[in-house]
Amino acid sequence: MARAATTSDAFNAVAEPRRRDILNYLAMQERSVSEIVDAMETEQPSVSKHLKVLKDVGLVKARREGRQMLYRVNAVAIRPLHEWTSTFERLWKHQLLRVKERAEAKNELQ
Amino acid sequence: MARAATTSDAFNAVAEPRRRDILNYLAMQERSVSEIVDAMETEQPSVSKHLKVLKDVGLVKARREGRQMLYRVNAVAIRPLHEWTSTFERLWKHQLLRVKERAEAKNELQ
DNA sequence: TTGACGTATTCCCATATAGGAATATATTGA
DNA sequence: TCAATATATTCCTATATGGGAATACGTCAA
Repeated sequence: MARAATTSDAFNAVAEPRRRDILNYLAMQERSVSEIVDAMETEQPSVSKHLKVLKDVGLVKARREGRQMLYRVNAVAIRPLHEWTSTFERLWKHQLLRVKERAEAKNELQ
Repeated sequence: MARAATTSDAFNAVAEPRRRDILNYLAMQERSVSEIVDAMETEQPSVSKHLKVLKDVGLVKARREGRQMLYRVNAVAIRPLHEWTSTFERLWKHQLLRVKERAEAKNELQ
């Protein structure tokens, strides 16, 4: 078996750095493909392919306006990722607290 | 160019569902490889390979105890994912609010 | 030292990219 | 209808899987 398709879910889709770049850019506001191409350092076909992956997993929505296609983030699709990472929040806070405690204990010895 | 290596960063590492399963399981407590194998429905070599990927990107730490290797989550490595998703939180809250408003407006018409 | 247990690694293969190049499709204005 | 603009798709290739099977490695008990 090979690796899961990039379109299998949002986790796979955002694994690609350029797709995260696109989402970051669209977080500001809706943009046309050519605006995205100008903002990224990527060829237009490549951007269109990334947009297709993002659209397939529901991370972006698109609408046509004349000759242009305007893409926007569908933020609720990012929520599952946020919630999954949140289940570890307690753990890293605990971890960071212990680091801090060790640092303070070390200071008191001086 | 092919897809980025699963070991290139935490985003790529957690794209694989089985690796998220392993992290979820380890969130409870430190576990040996055979405990993980029993908990998952996966062959031992497969689990070991997933653990290697997780270890390479720093998502887990391991220590030997006799013949066993005990793995635990390194939660701080998940934090960057949490922070990236957080940048979209404002957007999906706004989105959900509008959904709610539309539903209420619809109710008032009845 | 040897055998057994627990884990890691290697080899194999089917599969899915991501980017580059070329081309197709859709829409508009003249 | 035709040319120009904006985007999408197809074809190609090098590369990196994930799982199965087999095997190697590390540690302990006798």
